[in-house]
Amino acid sequence: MVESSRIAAQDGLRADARRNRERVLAAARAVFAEHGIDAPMATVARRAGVGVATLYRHFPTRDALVRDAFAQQMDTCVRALTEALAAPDPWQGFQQLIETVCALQREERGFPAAFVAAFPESTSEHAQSRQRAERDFTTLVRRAQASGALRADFHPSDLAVVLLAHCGLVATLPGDGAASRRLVAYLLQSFRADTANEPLPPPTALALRSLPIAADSPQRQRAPRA
Amino acid sequence: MVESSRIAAQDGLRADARRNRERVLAAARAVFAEHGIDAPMATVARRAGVGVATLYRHFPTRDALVRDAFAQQMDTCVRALTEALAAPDPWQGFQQLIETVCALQREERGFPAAFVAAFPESTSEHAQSRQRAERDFTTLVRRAQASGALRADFHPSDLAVVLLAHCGLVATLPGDGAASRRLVAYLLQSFRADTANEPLPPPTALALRSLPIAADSPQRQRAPRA
DNA sequence: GGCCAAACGGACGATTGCGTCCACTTAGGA
DNA sequence: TCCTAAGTGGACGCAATCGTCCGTTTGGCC
Repeated sequence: MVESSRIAAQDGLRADARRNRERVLAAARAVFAEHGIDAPMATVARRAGVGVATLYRHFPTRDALVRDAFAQQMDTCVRALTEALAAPDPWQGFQQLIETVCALQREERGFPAAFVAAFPESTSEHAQSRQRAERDFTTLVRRAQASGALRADFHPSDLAVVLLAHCGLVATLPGDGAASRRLVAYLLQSFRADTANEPLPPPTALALRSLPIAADSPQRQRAPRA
Repeated sequence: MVESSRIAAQDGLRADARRNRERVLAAARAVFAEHGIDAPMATVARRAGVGVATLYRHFPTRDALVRDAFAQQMDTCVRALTEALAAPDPWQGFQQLIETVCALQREERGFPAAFVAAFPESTSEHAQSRQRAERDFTTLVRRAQASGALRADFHPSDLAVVLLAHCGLVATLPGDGAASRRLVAYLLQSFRADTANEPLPPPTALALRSLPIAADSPQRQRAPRA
């Protein structure tokens, strides 16, 4: 679903338009990572070195920009699911899947918010691919449960629980990979049927009090329409 | 730290001022629950039936309003910690503490965001009480570990991991108690040294796709200053 | 009851972000 | 090289929110 430059070459856009489009996408990723996905469109445009009008011509709404900016990451998620299904050991696949998606959320700042925001996107195309993803994931869960590795009462919707919780964590503590890894480890451990205590990744160095970024900066709740 | 009406009676405020103050606090809780803590101040004022100026006179900044609006909830958290320390079984205390705080976050919409936002508040007074809370919690953890119920590699900073993750979850899925309960159950289970599989609370009825509220409405990342 | 400081409320100027309009530029085929 | 349609950029009008200023009201002491 990502337009590689090869595909883009066939999209009928003029060379400069294509160039600008890519610039805007790159700028959007950078700005969204830094200021959250509600950063002013003008900031993205400035960062890309183009005018606002150019930005709006390519991406009529903020959501369109966000979606396209993180299309690659979304694709990686989809691919991870496919690979998980293909894995010989379903539990391995399950574990890999969750770790991959969480790593993505952790590393690509701004992606978590985009991920959550994109959820209810009920575009015909997106709805379809999501439905397929849900079906595939359910299959994976069944297999992993049948193999005895995944606890029987794990419910496919628990994936949302994991991802949204993890999203929230990395949104609040951006850059704290340790915390994210710990959460994932704790959860994966809970999901195993035979819950032997496996060693955890090291805890974050941050104490409870030192959340330097969370407060004055990016994310907090947001009021849409008063 | 909460001004009960008794204490308020001695605060030298005129009767109408005191009344308005309480009205504003109540309105703030309601509005913040409904629209997030970034809801326009004017909305809070209107809901309270007072003018903006009155609101600003009592609470010069939005943060002051948020802090005071959720002071009661914060207190409950502190009390929960005290009770946890007093519990005969340290594991019980630990479990209770986490469940209480998460229940609070789950039930009082808007509180989670306030909770996170309040974290780095380095007010002299608040810093002190937080330090004390951290010390107490560490004590609780040590005791629970000594009793053999809490896994040895649990680190006090994991509390932040739990609370922030849970925050994120309930912020995205407000009103979904099931998801919140599941997360808490999964995590608590991971924290036990002897990880027997205990039954989980029922999963949420929501499938991955149906996040009716998350998208167009309240919370997503937010850009502060471009 | 009367007085006055405390409290009130809404209008207002400032700031910020959005998205469009239009005059100018340029890519690339003829 | 020239021509034209596609592309560009920034100025502009609109809307929302902020926080203050100031004329009016009212609680509560004398």
